[in-house]
Amino acid sequence: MQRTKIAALLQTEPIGTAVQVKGWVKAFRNSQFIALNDGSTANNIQIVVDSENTDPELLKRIKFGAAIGAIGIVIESQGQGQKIEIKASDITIYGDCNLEEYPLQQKKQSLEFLREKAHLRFRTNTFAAVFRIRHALAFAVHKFFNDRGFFYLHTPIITASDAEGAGEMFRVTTLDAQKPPLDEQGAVDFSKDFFGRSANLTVSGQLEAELGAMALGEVYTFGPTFRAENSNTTRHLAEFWMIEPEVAFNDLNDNMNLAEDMLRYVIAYALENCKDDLAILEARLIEEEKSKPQDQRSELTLTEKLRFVTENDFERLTYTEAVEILRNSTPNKKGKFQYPIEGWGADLQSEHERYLVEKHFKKPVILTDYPSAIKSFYMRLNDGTEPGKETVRAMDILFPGIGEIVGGSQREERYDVLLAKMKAMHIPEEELYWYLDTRKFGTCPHAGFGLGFERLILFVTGMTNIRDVIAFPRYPGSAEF
RNA sequence: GCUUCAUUAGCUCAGUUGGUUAGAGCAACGGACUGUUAAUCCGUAGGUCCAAGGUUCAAGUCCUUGAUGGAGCGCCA
Repeated sequence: MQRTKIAALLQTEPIGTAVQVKGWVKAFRNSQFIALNDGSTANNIQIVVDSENTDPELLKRIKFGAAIGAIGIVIESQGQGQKIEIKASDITIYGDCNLEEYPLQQKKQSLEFLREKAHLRFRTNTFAAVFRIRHALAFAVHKFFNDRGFFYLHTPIITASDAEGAGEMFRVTTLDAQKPPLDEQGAVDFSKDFFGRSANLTVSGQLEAELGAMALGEVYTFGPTFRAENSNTTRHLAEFWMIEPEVAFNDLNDNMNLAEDMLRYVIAYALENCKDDLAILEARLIEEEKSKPQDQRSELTLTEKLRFVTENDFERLTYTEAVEILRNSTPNKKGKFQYPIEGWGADLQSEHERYLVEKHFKKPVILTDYPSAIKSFYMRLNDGTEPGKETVRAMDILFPGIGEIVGGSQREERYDVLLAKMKAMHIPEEELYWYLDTRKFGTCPHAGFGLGFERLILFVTGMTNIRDVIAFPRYPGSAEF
């Protein structure tokens, strides 16, 4: 008999038909009722066992965590709490679960504990929900871009360029770590390395995506990204997934519209397609909030928060306007900021971003036109700014509880301006000749952004630590599993 | 990397001013139970108090160093 997945069973409710289901035991109550889950949905199917006519030795093996199969007739449930159940005629044990050793328990366990058991945490309701939502969001991202005529471009994971300035990189090498070949100066001779030069894991696919956009028009990347920063926070990983669209002929405004549309689309997709999983996470959050003092509880539930984002425009303002708001803000005047707003030019700290998003506007915020000095070399210089107050066509999207979820810009398409900027910022232009070539041959205005996929998942799931929304997180001191 | 808090049973945590034999709830294990919903009820067992060193007549409790974990900050997505 063909196995029926529980998701399909609960949807079609084929009362009266014989089915076979396979999954893992979530609970076995009263030596009679098995709650079975196969991962296809957050919901369980109830298997009713005729315990009087079942081998007691087999009954003993039906334990929390065990993998079993059941064959039986689907009937209308005679109890409360579920519409249908399966009256079992046959039970098969595929894998026993020794509860004296099994770390998971049939009760709430802390996220910190489960983080140390990442190989098993998929089996909890919370993590199964998170990873089903992660899938749905990834699918929605591809669907969003595909439906708009974008091409998915696979940019390299190994890059030879160390000139991008996007952070510390992981070296990729086949040289002997004990006795690497040395050059005349006694330095490691990377010309003897696998690629004939030093190589690293990518920190961004943007520069390569720009090359693709200059012919394909609209491209996006979606792949793993690596940063060897010693970052120890709830929103940084050494290995994370990033989505980077790049669009020819788009300006900063088009870029903001694209990012906002995309975020709203994928969140709406999750609201529509992940109701059961979101319900689990929402209930979890409500439970968690109960232990917090009244003033720290959020005003909105998880789904209300998501719906709010899909239904309201993001607030758009310039860096300069933001600095004015912050300068005149109550916390700044009362000296509550650890980093007081002195004047124009400094980068905003987390506390400032949080004030704007969570207190002042209470919605996602897009900040644009940052000082040139604090942003990357490839961002387009604004025309007509005062000397010393140059700004670039950058945009950062800030989300409540997460901070920067998107960072992007209109790119500097003018060869001379770009070259001058690279020289000023000590970017080796010889190494990036291929990037400069796009500005030499048929250059055009274009724009793009990077979306941190795990940060998006954080927002949608209401989880608060980024290590809980990727299956096997990599961060300083940790690469288990 | 910096700041800060923590580490006691499988899990979550209590442990008073340093003082006799370190506790609870849940989980586990044994039993009961034919309509349960984190089932319930009765019973049993379970400890390198993170590690090393120190102070003291006496350390789970105080001090030093380290490890691990959480939160915040920096770097950013």
